[in-house]
Amino acid sequence: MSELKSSKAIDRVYQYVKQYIHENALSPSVRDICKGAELKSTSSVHTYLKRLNDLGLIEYRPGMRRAIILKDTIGDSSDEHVSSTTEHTPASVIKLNCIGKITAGQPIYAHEDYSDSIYVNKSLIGSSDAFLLKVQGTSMINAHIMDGDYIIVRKQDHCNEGDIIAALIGDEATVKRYGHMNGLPYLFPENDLYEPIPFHSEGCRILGKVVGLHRYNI
Amino acid sequence: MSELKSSKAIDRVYQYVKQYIHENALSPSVRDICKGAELKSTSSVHTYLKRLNDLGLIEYRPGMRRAIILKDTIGDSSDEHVSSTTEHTPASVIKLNCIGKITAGQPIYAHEDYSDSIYVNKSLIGSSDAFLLKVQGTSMINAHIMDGDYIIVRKQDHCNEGDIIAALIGDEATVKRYGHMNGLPYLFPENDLYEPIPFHSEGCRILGKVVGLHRYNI
DNA sequence: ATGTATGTCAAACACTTGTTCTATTTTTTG
DNA sequence: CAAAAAATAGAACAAGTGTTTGACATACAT
Repeated sequence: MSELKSSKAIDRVYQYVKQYIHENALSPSVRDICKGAELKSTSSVHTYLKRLNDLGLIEYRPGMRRAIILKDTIGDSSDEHVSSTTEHTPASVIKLNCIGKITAGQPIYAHEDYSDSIYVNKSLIGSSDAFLLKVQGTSMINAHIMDGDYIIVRKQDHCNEGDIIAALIGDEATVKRYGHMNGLPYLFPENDLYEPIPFHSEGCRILGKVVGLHRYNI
Repeated sequence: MSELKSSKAIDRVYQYVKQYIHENALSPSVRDICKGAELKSTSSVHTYLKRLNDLGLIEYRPGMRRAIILKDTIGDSSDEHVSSTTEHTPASVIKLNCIGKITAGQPIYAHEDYSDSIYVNKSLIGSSDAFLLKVQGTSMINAHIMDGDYIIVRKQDHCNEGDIIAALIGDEATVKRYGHMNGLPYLFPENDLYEPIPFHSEGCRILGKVVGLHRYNI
C-alpha cells in the first residue's frame, strides 16, 4: 500500500513473509512475495529467500512449494494493532511443567501439590527437552536469581565453564554456576554467604543448563 | 509402517495431515498424504481432503500447493509422551508484544526493529491490558532486574507505596520503585549509583505496575 | 575511467502438485 | 444374487511454482 519502498528489498521480503504466514497460516509463494515486497522478478525474491535462509531467519526447503517456515527469534511475531495483547498461539510455543522435588532413589518426578506450568518459546530450548524448577533460597542472588523465581532448564549432560546449571548432588537439586578450582569441578553459589560445592564426588550429575527465568512475585 | 490399516481411510488422512503439520510446520502435499495414509492414488486423497474440508476439520484452498490448514477444534491435543513438555496452548495464555520506546508527543508506540513477544498466563494480568518492556540499564539491579530482561507491565494509573512500576517522565519510560519522601512522590532506582527522581512535576505519569519478569540471556 | 560486485529484471524451463477422468474393486442395498 | 453405490486405483492433464540463465543498471572499489 505504501508508496515508498522504505527499507531494503530483503527486509521487505522478510516482513512480507512473516505477515503472510501470520495472516494465512500458510507460506507465500515466490510470486506472492513478488507482489507483497514490490519486486518484479521471481528471481530477485528467490535470491533473498536463499539469503534469509542462510541468515537463519527462515527455513527454506528447496523445490518444495510454499515451504517457507519462520525460524522464530525469541518472541518474533509482528501481529498487529491489537493494543498489545492477542490471543492465539503458534506452534512455536511450548508448555513446560514445573518439577519441584527430588527424592532419594528416583531421579526427578513431578511435584504433586500443584503443577505450575509456563509457556515459553520453542526456540529457547531448541529440539531438546526442558523443564521448570522453582528456585528456593537465595544462593544465586548475585546472579539475580531470586527465591521464588522459575528457571527454565534445558536438559543436557554437559556444560561449559561459567554456565549456570541445574545439578543433582546426591538427592538434592540445586542451581549453581559451574566452574573449576585447582583442576576440579565445583558448583559456585552466587552468594558470599555460601561456599563452593565440590562437584566431583559420587552422585553428582548435571541436569541441564538454565536458559530462562520467569518471575511473577514482584 | 503398521501392517494393519486400523481405521478408515479418511481418518488416516486426517491423522496424517495433523501429524505432518505438527512435525514440519508445513502442509503435506497430496502425494505425501498418499504415502502417509497408505493410499495409492492421489485421487483418493483428494476426495477425502474435500470431505474433510466440508466437515470443517481442515481448511483446504483449491489449487494452492501445500495449502491445508488445520481448523483446530477446541482442545484436541492427542500429542504424546514428551515427558514434561507439551505443545498446544489453552486460551488462558495471552500474547504480549514488546513495546520499546517513547517519543515526545505520542504515548507509546511499538518498537521498530523487531517486535518481540512473549506468552504469559492470563491470570497474571487479570482483565486489564498489559504490555512488555525490555529493560535497558542497571538502575534496578538491586531489585534483581537486569539489563535485557523483559518486564510485564499491567496497565494502571495508580499504584501503592513500594510498588515497582513503569512510568513516564517527560518522554522517557523508566522502571522504578514508587515511594514518598517528605510527603512528595519519588521514583527510587534500586542502584546506589542513581538518585531518586522527583515524580511530581509536569509530564509524570504512571504507565502500570510490573507484575512479571522474563529473562532469556543467562 | 575501468573493472567488479550487487541489485533487479524478464523470460524460459522443469518439476511439483492439484485436479480430473475413467476403470476396477469392494461394499452396501434391495 | 444382482444392481447400485462407494472406495480406490492409475494415468494423464494443467496449473502453480521453484529455479536458472542472461542481461542491464547501479554502486563500489581500484
